[in-house]
Amino acid sequence: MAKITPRTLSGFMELLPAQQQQMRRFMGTLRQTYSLYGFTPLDTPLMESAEVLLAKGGGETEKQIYRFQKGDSDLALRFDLTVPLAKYVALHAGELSFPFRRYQIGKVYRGERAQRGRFREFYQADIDIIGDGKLDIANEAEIPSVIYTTFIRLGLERFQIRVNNRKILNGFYELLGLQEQAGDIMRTVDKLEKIGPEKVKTILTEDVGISGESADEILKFIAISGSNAEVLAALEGYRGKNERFDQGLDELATVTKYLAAFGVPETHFAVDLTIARGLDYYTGTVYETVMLDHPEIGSICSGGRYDNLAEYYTDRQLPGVGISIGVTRLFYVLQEQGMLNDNLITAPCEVLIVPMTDDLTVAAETAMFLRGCEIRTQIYTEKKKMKQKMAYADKLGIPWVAFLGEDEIAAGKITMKNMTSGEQQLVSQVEAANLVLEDLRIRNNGKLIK
RNA sequence: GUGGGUGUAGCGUAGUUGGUUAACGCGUCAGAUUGUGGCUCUGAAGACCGUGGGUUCGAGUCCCAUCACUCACCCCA
Repeated sequence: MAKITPRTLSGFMELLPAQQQQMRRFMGTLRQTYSLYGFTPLDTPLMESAEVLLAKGGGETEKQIYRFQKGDSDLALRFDLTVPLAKYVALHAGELSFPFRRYQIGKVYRGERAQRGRFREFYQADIDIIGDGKLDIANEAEIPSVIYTTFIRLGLERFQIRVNNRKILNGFYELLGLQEQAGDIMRTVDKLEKIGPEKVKTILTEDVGISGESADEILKFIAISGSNAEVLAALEGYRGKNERFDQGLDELATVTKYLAAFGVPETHFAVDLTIARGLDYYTGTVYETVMLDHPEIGSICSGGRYDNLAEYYTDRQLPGVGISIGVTRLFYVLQEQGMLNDNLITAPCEVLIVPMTDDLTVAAETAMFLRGCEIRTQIYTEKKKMKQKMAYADKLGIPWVAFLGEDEIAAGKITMKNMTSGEQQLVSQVEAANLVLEDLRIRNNGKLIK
């Protein structure tokens, strides 16, 4: 019979068991850190009515969203976790307590061409804080702290959180009389690091169509750099000319002011006037995080402040601030760069019980005893040769093998073999459990990332 | 969506100006070692060379088409 070639669609990541273990640990760290900051877990459907997901209409979302019919239903797969959150909050606003702090880790779908580090199906790990009517600026200052703590806990060290404020940008472009072209300008300026100032100027003057003078003003503005204090001081020079700009500057100063108290060292934080992430809905502070050694893969975490999250669903004013970590992208890059710690336990269990008798009663009882001690255990039930059973434990990286042959059963004991050292000893069930637990304490102490 | 590149065992690769049995490494399986894995050695299996057509005495190699993958742009996690 002709077989269908098994294949996985481009842009969809599939992991082998050992990698999946690392991914699970990865996400566990995210959950723990997010909840440490008082965010509550949320899950929403992968699929929603197309009308709901496309409420905003137009733009890239419409082009890239997976949309299909089932019967009379017009359905779509979620494109991000923010729009479903908006729907959720609008729908349940009456039952939620504000400020509403939620985290969500889930898959999202984008029908675009896949590329290195760019997927069609990928996990995002979002946090958002939604206010009812108003939301204090302090929330925007706490976000970099969450990002910092999360990455540090993952084991990453060489990263930088970059922050900007859309009001500063919009105010500045208003000053130049370029509010109409603000979107195009920001998108171009965002490429500064990648293509350099000359090309930026070329695009601004030739494609966007602004004057050389204005372009020079813009280049001069975005060239402002240095320590946070220096950048803020330079920005003060523009104060008093545009109300929106001044407001943005105040906000940026406030966010920067709280950094130290929130434990974010200045080495990992930079005010950067070129970033403008997520042009669609951000209205104030914007964040972007890059890995310093791998700038080519772009942002691995970005977000910002939006003034009205759910305007397409409700009249209620729901401002918020949030970020999204591109989990799949981050994991992919770490794996590709060999930065994941391979020494961590990725085995499916701690003990493989190898019975050497036909009757499995003692093996089953022993497995249940170990499981009762919170030791992950499986029994090798297949009637294979001894070496194949051992090879199984070896390949999966299972650290302990428990032999149960006639001699052991007669003595009421187990032969425990440590697969790392090769040593083995005849012990009781309780002693066996203690051996494994003690070993586990030592081995499990590593970091996720090298 | 626009423009490049690449398709050879499960994976990674080699394959000369077209020339006769398509090579190598890793992995897999078996044996050396029938209550003991890794290391070593010996051996084996595994490829309609992406697919279809064309040029030629002869195509993995050249041409066309097609599909798949991939990179860049757009946009973005």
